[in-house]
Amino acid sequence: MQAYTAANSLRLPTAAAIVMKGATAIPRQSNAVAARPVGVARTLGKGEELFAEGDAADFFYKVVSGTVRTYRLLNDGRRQIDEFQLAGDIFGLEAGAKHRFSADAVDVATVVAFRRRRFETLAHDDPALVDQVMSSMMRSLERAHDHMMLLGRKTAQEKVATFLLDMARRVSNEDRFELPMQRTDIADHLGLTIETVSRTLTQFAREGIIKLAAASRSVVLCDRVALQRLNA
Amino acid sequence: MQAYTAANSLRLPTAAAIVMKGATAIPRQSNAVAARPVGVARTLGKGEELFAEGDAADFFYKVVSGTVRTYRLLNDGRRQIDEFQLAGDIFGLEAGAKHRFSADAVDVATVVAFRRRRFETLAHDDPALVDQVMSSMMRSLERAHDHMMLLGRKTAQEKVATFLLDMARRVSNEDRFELPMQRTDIADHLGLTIETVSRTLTQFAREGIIKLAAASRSVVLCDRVALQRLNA
DNA sequence: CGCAGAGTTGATTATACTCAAATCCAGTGG
DNA sequence: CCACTGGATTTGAGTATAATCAACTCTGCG
Repeated sequence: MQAYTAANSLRLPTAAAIVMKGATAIPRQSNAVAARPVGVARTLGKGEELFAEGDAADFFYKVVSGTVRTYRLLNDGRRQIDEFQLAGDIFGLEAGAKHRFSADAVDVATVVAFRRRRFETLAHDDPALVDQVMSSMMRSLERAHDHMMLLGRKTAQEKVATFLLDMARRVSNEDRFELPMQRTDIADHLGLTIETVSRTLTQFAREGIIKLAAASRSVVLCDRVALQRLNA
Repeated sequence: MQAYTAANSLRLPTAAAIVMKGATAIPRQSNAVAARPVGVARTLGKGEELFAEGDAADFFYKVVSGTVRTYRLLNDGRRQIDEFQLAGDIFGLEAGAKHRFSADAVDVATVVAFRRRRFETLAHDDPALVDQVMSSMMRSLERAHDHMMLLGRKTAQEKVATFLLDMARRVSNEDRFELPMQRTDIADHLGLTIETVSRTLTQFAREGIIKLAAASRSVVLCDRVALQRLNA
């Protein structure tokens, strides 16, 4: 709802077009948004909600910095985190009028809101762009399919291995990186409990596959081959 | 590959536009395809493959009759069925040049193949249509998110209950219906084993929540409230 | 009738969960 | 600088859910 008022103050004539172009041509670390200040950036505090399931979906978002989690809840509080949205990622586009999931900040994060427009209009303004929007959509679908495979058929070890490789690729593409989220979030993303995530990580560390720093948020991948093998 | 040669013989100038319109306006049981014979219908035998992961994605498909399963495999054979495609469902649209999953017929099924076109062209021909394509895409994404919740956080009972309600709605919207697929398929869709699926169904039957016919493929939902409660 | 594939049922086990406690760490304030 | 606090994480012990292994039954069909 705060998200809402903030978003309502935006005026963005071709915002969607710009963000989409940036997103498709240069998937991450795109500076299209920074180069053309088309929307008001909003900074979220740790855990602050951007929108909730059921809110009107008049806006969609692009992460500028930090990490946002998109998730669903069951009525008894069980949570499934669909995706972690990192810098450059676009999320919150909906088929209907309402958001189908909630979104909040894993830690301090900055996002830009874009007014949702009819794609019809978009298509008229820039037909080539529509291809890009579709591609973005379909990549998201692909990731969803990957994740269904993980959730439905992989073991705890395989889930964690896949997760580590994926995060390494997304946050830095190096062997050493910082996990932006805590164990609870990882657990709710992988369909595990926090204890199982912790145990699996410690086990990997004992086996020399990874190194965990004292703070436990920084990870070094020592044996990508072993992880890849578990990645199945 | 057989799918491939068959598909190559098609000539469909505005096929995509037509199927898409039908799909969005009348999601299922649409007769848009029947009304305008734009593509060659292909009938698949039980278990026959339409395309496999990695095949060129020059075509996408719409189910005319029967059921098609779309799935992925891990290298050791574990399978995750993403979706069961029923009459009227569209599947096989990809972001890239290749199919990201395999598709084969659960039982005898008929599909129509449509040549993939650049959405740019589509947008030029019929801008309003683009909205519909996007909507179709996003609904698919929504279902994927629902299913991630199911796979990651629901118990076996909840999974089966959700599945039964969903299938009832999709195949007939009545309390009595036939499951088009066998236990193995249900298991691979819900992230369970065949034994657990069987046991859960028997348990529901013992509790009077459902009735199973001798053939075990026909189901009667006796207590939707109980199922809905498990649906969480 | 016999066969094969599908489905069910039973016994046992393993993986991951639950409950519980200990430890670690960052931040705070004396 | 150091003790204290609360949240996050790890570790441990025991358990439960669903998996595994195996046998048996049912159904449809030649």
